[in-house]
Amino acid sequence: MRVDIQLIKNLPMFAGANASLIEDIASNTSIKMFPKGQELAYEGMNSEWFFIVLSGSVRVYKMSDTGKEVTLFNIHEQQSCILTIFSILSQKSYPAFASTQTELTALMIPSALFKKWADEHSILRDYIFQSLSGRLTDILNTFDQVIFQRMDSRIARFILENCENEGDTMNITHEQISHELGTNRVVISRILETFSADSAITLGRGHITLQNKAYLQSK
Amino acid sequence: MRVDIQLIKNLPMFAGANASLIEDIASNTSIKMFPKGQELAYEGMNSEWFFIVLSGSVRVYKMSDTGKEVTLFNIHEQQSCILTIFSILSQKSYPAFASTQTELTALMIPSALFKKWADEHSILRDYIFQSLSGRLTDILNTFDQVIFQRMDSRIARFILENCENEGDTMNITHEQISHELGTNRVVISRILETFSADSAITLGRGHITLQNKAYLQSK
DNA sequence: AACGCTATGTAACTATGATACAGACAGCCT
DNA sequence: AGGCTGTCTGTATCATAGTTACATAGCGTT
Repeated sequence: MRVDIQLIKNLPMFAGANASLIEDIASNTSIKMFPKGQELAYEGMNSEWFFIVLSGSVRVYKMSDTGKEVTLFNIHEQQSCILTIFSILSQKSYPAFASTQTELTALMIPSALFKKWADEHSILRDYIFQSLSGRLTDILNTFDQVIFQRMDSRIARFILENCENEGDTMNITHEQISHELGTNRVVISRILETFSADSAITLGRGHITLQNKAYLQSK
Repeated sequence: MRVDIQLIKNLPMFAGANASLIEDIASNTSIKMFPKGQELAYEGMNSEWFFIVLSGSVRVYKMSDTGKEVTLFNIHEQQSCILTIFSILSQKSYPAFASTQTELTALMIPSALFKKWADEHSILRDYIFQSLSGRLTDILNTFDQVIFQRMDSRIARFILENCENEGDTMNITHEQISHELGTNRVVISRILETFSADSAITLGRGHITLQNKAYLQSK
């Protein structure tokens, strides 16, 4: 049940923590694994746990009552969730949905303890502000994209974020892309079709291969 | 140059502050007035000042390079700006635009001092988290609206937020509404026209009068 | 009344969203 | 192999929203 001290020390959030805090953390937290596709949080939920991702990633998204989704941001290794922090520190319910994108390992901290530590240790608060700031930037960037960019540019950008070089392939369905970008699957298929017709990508069931990087960059 | 102690004490942000902090604030801040329509912040700016609105209001919005705008949130009396706080505490540039919506009076605090006080006084940090949380909720709500709601519902809601009762009139142009909601002026005119055709509102140059509240609520 | 500025109306076209359904592919079973 | 099943993709059609351009109307000033 006791978590390895070295693991705690290596987390950026606790990098500057003193020995007694590290000790405290090690003896009051646990490590938990979740399968891929597991829902970790839903809109309106009370956050009982604060978590830091050790391996894998989490997708945080908004969803309408009709099932339409948009990704707000992703949480990667060593990161935690801005919305969970808010939810815990201001005692409000969680304002979105969160699911594992891969199998996930996470350090779990009971929220009451996390709140206590955040109150007592400025090191933690500093880190929280830094982290919050990064996530808020993500949200605002998403906002920018959604409101100001054309769908073809957004899709082009999305492909480029996932395929470094020409010839690289990403494994994803049109429907998954539509959930990332907050639109309809048909819209994605339609635009990918035009990219494909221009030989910028090749399409296959469940995967996309980048062929012409410059073409997508110019979108 | 010295700010009235009672004024400081009455601000929610400093409600729990001890006498020495209040004294410190009073002798190191100033009150400034801005005309209506004054730009207070722009994207990429470094925030030299933290401010708390004493009277009037500020609109915080995103703007694309083509001039399209969307309001993120408004700052009212006794409130401050979440983005400015982030900008100061995490030493990043301001990520949006902010302009006065009315003539404005604000308490101005040099950002270095604000950062120092926030570091030293947990009372301030508590308030900041509460306040941040509220603003983040605003941003996420805006996000929800923009992505999931039809434009006619959003316009209907906007009118209802500004006109309490049937017969009430709001003074605003179609273009201003389009900037609030992040769309095109023509789209607003088109939908207002249909509302007007259904006798839910009456239109005039620069103003809208609510006629049928139930109609708009059903949108 | 004439002018100029701003607000609003209208039209035509493109982009995006929604729904429905058809066809194609992969994995699996027999 | 052949056929079954669930998922993914393609296509069509229609509704809503965004863009551009230009016309008209209101209102204050001279």
